[in-house]
Amino acid sequence: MTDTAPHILVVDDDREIRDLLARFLTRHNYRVTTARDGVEMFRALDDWKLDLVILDLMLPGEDGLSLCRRLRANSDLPVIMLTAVGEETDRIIGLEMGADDYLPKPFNPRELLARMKAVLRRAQGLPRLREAENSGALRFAGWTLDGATRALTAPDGRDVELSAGEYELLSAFLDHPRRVLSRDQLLDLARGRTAAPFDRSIDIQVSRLRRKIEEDPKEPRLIKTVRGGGYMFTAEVERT
Amino acid sequence: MTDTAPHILVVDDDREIRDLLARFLTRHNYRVTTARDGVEMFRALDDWKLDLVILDLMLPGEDGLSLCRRLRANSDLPVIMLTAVGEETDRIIGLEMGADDYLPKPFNPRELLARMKAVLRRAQGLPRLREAENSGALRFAGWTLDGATRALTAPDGRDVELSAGEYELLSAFLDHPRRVLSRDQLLDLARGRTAAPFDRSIDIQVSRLRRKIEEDPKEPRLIKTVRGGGYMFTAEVERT
DNA sequence: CGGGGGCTGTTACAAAGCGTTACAAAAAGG
DNA sequence: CCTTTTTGTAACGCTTTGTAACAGCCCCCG
Repeated sequence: MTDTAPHILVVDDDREIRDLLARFLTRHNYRVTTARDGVEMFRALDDWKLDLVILDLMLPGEDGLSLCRRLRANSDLPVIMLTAVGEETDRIIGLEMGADDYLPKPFNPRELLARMKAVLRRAQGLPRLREAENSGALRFAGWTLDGATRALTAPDGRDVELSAGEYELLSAFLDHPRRVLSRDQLLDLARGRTAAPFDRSIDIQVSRLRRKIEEDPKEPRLIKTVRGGGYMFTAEVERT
Repeated sequence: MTDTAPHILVVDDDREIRDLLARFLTRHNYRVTTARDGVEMFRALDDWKLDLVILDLMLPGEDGLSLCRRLRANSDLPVIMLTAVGEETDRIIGLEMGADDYLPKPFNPRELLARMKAVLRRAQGLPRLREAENSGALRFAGWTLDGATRALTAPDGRDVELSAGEYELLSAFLDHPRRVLSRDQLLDLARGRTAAPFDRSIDIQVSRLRRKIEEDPKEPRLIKTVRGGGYMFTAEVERT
């Protein structure tokens, strides 16, 4: 699995963001290399066979837009731009910027994953559309979570309403079944933020999610509590 | 598709505008050449077989109006003039300027595309080539939005009336499908202005648009709300 | 075996975000 | 000008989400 995993290059001058993305993407089974500016970026391009570049708009020296253009000029490597919120953004978005996709900061990590998948799929010329939408469905223990419509269907066929947060949390679990996920990890995966001390928002979200998907919330079978560790999704997950 | 795409010449002394327009138009499948003044313009006219000239009014050396007249004198190449905001504009419009169309700066990019299409169609008499953006029609989820007539046709064939604002908003969504667009971005894309604090005009416009295009506005499937993020148009958009 | 002390589950409540209605202002079109 | 349409503001209520608080549970220790 690892040697077929797409190799992502993250170009950002903010060390914190580089690290965060590197950790996040590695967790999601991508290979990751980072660069802090255009020079390092082109060096990495020589050293590796890359699949996707995630490029910050604001960079020391040559800016991301210019780098994106140069990249585009001599390769068809897909590019996702990160744009800081603020003045320039609107205009750049209004007039296309030559990237395959863009994401305004601060972004939802799950959103980034979705865009990456879309861009990679497009770049590989693989069939999209219906197949892609279908492949967005996840099945577990008789339940079905449709990635396109965000609809959750119970084993008996009834639809269960999920709030956005509940959906993200459940998705995070389904992406990492049979693995203990700490509250920090879950918060990162589902919300893209880091936990403050005494932050128990995940506990509550878990509680609410259990109420909807567990037969007996008092004795959860799908989302187990790992005392001192976090939570673990125990069911088999199948992509259809 | 590239060798039948109309070839546009952008004449403006502002490098930023040249670049932005070049990227934007290229993105919309036009071929683009730029010039910064009359000299470069006539050189480009010799070098290429062009389809349309976008000409800034204010230029170093010979101004746009004069260039437009000379262009008109010895060719039937269509011209769209860009006029800076201000006092002169009205007079220039009042006087004949010889251009096929004009656009006051700052302009809405979509507006420019629309004018370009109109001018090109007029100049060619026939839609001899597939227009670069498309023939003006966008399809999504069974709906059709005709860019030329601004008519929106429902899947069942009935026409739905859209106000100008609703049309612009829908267009903005259709230009950026499957992307989370913040209220700021939408306001800029659809109205060309920036949001004031507590500005919720977009919410209302979205609500009104939903009432017209969503089967069940209570549970929107086309325009999704992204809490804390904005809105996202979720359907696949096809240019026909 | 009984009692802490730290974790966790849950409830109640408050804050924020969003949808919508009603109405006023503005624009468009006689 | 006056009417009609469109657009924006204000306001109300619902939903979602997070914080606080408390109750229960588990495990270790004496």
